[in-house]
Amino acid sequence: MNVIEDLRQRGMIQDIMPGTEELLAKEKVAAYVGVDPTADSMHVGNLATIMLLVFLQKYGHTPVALVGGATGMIGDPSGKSAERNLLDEETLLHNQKGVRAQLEKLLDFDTEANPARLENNYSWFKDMGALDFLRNVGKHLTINYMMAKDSVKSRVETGLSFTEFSYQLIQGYDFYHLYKNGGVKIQMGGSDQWGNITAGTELIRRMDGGEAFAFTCPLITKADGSKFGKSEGGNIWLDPNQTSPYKFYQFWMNATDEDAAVFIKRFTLLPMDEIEALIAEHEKAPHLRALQQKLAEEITVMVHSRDAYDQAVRASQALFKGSKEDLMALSKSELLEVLEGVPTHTLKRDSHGDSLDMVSFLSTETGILPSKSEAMRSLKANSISINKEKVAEGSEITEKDLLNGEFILVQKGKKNKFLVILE
RNA sequence: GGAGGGAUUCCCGAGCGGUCAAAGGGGGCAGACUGUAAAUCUGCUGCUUCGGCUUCGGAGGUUCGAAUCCUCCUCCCUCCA
Repeated sequence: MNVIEDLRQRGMIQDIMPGTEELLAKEKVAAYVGVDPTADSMHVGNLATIMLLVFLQKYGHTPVALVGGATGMIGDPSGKSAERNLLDEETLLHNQKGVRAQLEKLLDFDTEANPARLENNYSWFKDMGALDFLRNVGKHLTINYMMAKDSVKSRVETGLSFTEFSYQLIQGYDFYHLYKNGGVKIQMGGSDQWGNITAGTELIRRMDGGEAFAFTCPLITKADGSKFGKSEGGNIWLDPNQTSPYKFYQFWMNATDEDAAVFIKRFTLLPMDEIEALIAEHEKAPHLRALQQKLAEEITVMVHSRDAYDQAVRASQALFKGSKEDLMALSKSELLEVLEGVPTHTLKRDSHGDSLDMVSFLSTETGILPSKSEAMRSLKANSISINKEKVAEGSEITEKDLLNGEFILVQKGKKNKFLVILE
């Protein structure tokens, strides 16, 4: 089986240029995807195209990640309805460092045969003058050609700056540069990048008479139409400091059946027959959630580590399955270890005798909920649990509620957990 | 430059000068049912010392009383030049 065949089975091929599959079957080649350094960490959304690199490497080809230091300064109009803000050089540099560290976990940069490579287009754009660019690059594509791109067409009505308009040229030149100097023959990306990518192959043809190839993967959509990669708290980041491994693990555990079946194909390296078997197993006994569990395991281990995964599982066991007694039985260090990654709030020990009314405890004293009204509402809705036991309106927090003399586990609904530490 | 129309709570959108913290929808949160799923049903969705308090683009004004009337300002849209 070749990469394309594999990717196709996983639903990861959207558009593909004729000849791409043949090329990949015939020889080992280098292919790249661009990563926008808009933050100092990638999020699960970025993971979709990074997986293309991962698969590529698995099949013996050379994956190249292009961090868009230069393109990040321009802003891609694709899929954007409004002009983007430009980032300054310092921020971009900082972001690139973060992204690089994460890529190193997903791709093998040290293997002998086909080590992954990281490029930064800032290195070839920073010294290029405007005149050079216009004469040597801009000359090769017509306005008519560029205007025909969807990303441009959709913005003509509402307005599009020259800067964003020229984005496809910049990105196209990236491909040309990598083709010419890095032996890269294929560009990949999300399907929204198709227009930019073909600008690149076109440029290579016109500037050099060369032939380059490309393919894209479908953008990830969830069954209910909501945006992939977000949860209540915002983006799901790969950086454990921004999204704890526990939360990361939970994100995947919470995938719907339908989504999990898609995700496991796209985000794990599990062979397809194994995946098919899992899906079948899951259909027979959906309540066991074998699919979500495997999905969460594979991705958490890959992005974080086996340890972080084990940790997340322990925390989830305690939080979802455990009883009050189980919690009470844990020592302080066990408790802290198990609840690693659960949002923490502190409570001042002094000044309120030995009991505290529930409303103040939830709002003003710990900040778990933003206002007393909100706390009141949640209590009325019967959604608050203290140490796994539902509490009613008007109840109080007392010494007896403390686990190990200093902790309280608060839950709002089924999924929102908070650890309160008494100081 | 001229003539009109508009700006409302997270979003869309309704709103006789009092009974409007403001219809309705969306979204969000929660409860029930389940499987930490989907679908469905239900409730909640400004703050509060529960007396009230602060909200309807901004600043003033009229009035016992304004989101609703008047004046000026800002921004947006349409039409004419």
